[in-house]
Amino acid sequence: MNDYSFIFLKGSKVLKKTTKPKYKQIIDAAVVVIAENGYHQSQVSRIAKQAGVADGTIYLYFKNKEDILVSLFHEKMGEFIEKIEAEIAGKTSAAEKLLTLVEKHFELLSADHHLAIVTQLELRQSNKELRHRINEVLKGYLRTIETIIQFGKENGEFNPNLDVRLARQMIFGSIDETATTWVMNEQKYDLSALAKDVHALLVNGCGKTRQ
Amino acid sequence: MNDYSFIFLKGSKVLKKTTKPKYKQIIDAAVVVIAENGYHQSQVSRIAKQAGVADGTIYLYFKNKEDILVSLFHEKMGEFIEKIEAEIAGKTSAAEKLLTLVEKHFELLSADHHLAIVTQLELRQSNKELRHRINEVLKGYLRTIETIIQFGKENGEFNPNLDVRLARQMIFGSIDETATTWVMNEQKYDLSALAKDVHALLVNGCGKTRQ
Amino acid sequence: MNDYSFIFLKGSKVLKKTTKPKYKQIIDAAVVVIAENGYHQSQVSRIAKQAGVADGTIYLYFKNKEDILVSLFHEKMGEFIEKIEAEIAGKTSAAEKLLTLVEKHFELLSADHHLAIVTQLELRQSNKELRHRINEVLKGYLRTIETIIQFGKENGEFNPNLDVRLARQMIFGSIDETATTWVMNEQKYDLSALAKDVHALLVNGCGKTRQ
Amino acid sequence: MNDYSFIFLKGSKVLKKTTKPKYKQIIDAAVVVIAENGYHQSQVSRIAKQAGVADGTIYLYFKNKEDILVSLFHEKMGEFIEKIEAEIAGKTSAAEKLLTLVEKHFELLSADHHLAIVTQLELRQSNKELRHRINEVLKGYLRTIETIIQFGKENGEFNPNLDVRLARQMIFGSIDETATTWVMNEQKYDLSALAKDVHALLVNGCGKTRQ
DNA sequence: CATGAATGAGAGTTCATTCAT
DNA sequence: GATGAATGAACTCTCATTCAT
Repeated sequence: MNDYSFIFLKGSKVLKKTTKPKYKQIIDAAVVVIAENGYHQSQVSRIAKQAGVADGTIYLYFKNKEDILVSLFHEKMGEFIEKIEAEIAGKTSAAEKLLTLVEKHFELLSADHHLAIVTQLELRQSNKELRHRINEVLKGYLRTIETIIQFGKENGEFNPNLDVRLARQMIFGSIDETATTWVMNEQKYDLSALAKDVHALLVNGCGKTRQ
Repeated sequence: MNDYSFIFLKGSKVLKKTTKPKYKQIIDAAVVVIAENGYHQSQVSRIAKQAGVADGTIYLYFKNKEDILVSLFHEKMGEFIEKIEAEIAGKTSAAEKLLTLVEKHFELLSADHHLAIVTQLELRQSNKELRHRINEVLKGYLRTIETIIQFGKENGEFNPNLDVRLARQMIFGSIDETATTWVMNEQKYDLSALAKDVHALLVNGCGKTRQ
Repeated sequence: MNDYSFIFLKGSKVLKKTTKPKYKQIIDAAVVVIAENGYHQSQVSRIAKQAGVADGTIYLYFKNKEDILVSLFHEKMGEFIEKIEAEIAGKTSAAEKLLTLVEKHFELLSADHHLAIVTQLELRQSNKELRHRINEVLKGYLRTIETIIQFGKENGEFNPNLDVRLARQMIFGSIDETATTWVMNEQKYDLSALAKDVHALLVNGCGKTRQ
Repeated sequence: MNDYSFIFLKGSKVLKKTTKPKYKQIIDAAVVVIAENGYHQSQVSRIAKQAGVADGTIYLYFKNKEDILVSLFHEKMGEFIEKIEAEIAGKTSAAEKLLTLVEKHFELLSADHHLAIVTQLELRQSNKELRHRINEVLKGYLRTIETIIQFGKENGEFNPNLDVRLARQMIFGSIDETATTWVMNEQKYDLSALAKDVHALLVNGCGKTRQ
């Protein structure tokens, strides 16, 4: 699990080689510790231990404990959005873009069970101020969704009278609720398999009303 | 606001008269304190003070602090479901039932700003175990939603192939996300006014796919 | 040493009787702990233990650790000044008043070795802000000295051109330096025995210059 | 202010030239940092930064943090005593010697505001053991004062029955208290101007008792 | 039933010092 | 000699819960 540090002998010299910079090392450790022990049982010293550094070292890279969490979300959400946007760019219809988004969203969560627990459950235990900071990060993702909706409205795929904000809340709310339910059920079933059906509901919802 | 305790003079005697049993008194106090100070600033002593009782008295009515929160949710959610089900019963179509549910849901949150903050934001800061217990309470509501969906499938209003669970997640997720966004925006706009549009998205989503 | 709490059996009941209020109990414990371990080795938990209370109890009576120290000084210095002023009041000449002050000052320090260490050495290790607060308390004593000087100037005992402030600094500085030297020498000699000679130096210093 | 390090260009090379040995550089930095930030805010890293060296470098010149302080006092007090003794040597009477000492003492403190703060206030916050070591350094100065008193006793200027130790405590205590009061009043008035009057009080105090 | 003083376990953060480079 | 990233021990204060009255 601690894939970030090796001790090996070369001739008569002991080398300690760290493949990841400590910053990432600590964030990855935080994901594991928070996922396994819960937000409130994740003492700084525990994260430090998991990261294989001293307690004090944490404070060379993060202002305080809360800063670890915001950074964690920033870092991971950043990758998240990046990957999703890259995939979406290649799709031509709003429906396809949305399908890609849902599929990728579920796929990325499925790929990292620890991260799934942290983002769907543990990070929401933070206080109001921290949650506002996390929401700032989230905004990038919400804008991506709104861009798809707008695109769909303009090319005639979606109802032209759609309230973009409400539609975005439906889309994100549905995806998020589905993911949270999956995590609370201990990820027992295949989340990715639900993508198509969830997508159908969403596209249907955004589509033109039948007369 | 503190409608549960009166101090008044009668002759030369000071009487303290409590109209509600202490149990409800404490729960109402908890809603106010948590809404105004946030989950983590809501010490038992603060709730006791707001309720006008001694710290120790809390423990005559609740097992521990967590029990106040679960009871709070139980109590309030109970009323919530009761009121909504009463209204729904009178409606004949699934679409109408769903509209009533969304309208009532938004209306009840709008009517009690403190409760809205507590259920949408503060209670989610609780730990995993507490959240599981809160989810137990929530299940009654989720079942109500599923009953409507099933009804719609059976009477031909909704797509007969609808995955009830996924549809429920879309419906609850959309309503919840809309409510949370409204609370995080400090309840600045009229939530109830959104009910119709949200309902349209949901019904559309559950409806028969256009060929 | 812990003369403040008794446990005794009466019939079949265990009574815990506290003769001093906890506030004083804690202050007295602080004097002992600080004197014996030094200011920086006097953790709150150590003071609590010495006082026979729980750590948390300290915070029912004091805002924080610093508050213990200021309160300690306030309390003890208050008694100090009170006792000295009571004795001085009965004296008719400035020289007598000053002798009483020096004698009493040395006597009170000699009577409480722990307090002597705390006031002469340990309390001076506090930071600038705390020292300013302590100085506020000290001002009462300094004013008492200035009142004696003024009295002596007016009744012709002292040089009428005396700068009251400088004379006060000489008097307090001499007394304080003598006491500090005595404490730093581990109180090995009789401080009170020096009172007469110190007094002679001071009165001589304040007296009319010989032509 | 940072007169100890120059950065200048010579040809195309950047040279860092240090005119003082690092030892003095660090001590001077410590005086500035302690005076400006207070004893407890003067972390080793801060002193290193002010001195323009790495944290680790400090430990090439000083055993530990405490050693910086003792060395600081040693160094500065050494100069102090040297200068004062040089001036005193030229004076013929005890009174004149004492006047020179007081004048010079006040003058030297006035000339270096940072040093004044450090010696009168900040260094006293050190713990008992450090203060004992500082006192060792101070002894040289106290002996100088005692020598003057002895001289005065022997040549008939002072009371032949004078207790040298007590007289020294009065003299040092008065000077020190006057200086400390001046520093605590933020050096707002002219300390040197007080030398004559303080001296008069001291000489008067040591002088022969009037009939 | 009701009180509220007392409890005491628990954790984030700082900073003097080290040592591999 | 010089560096500065890393270390890890140490300590104040909070607050849910108890229990004698």
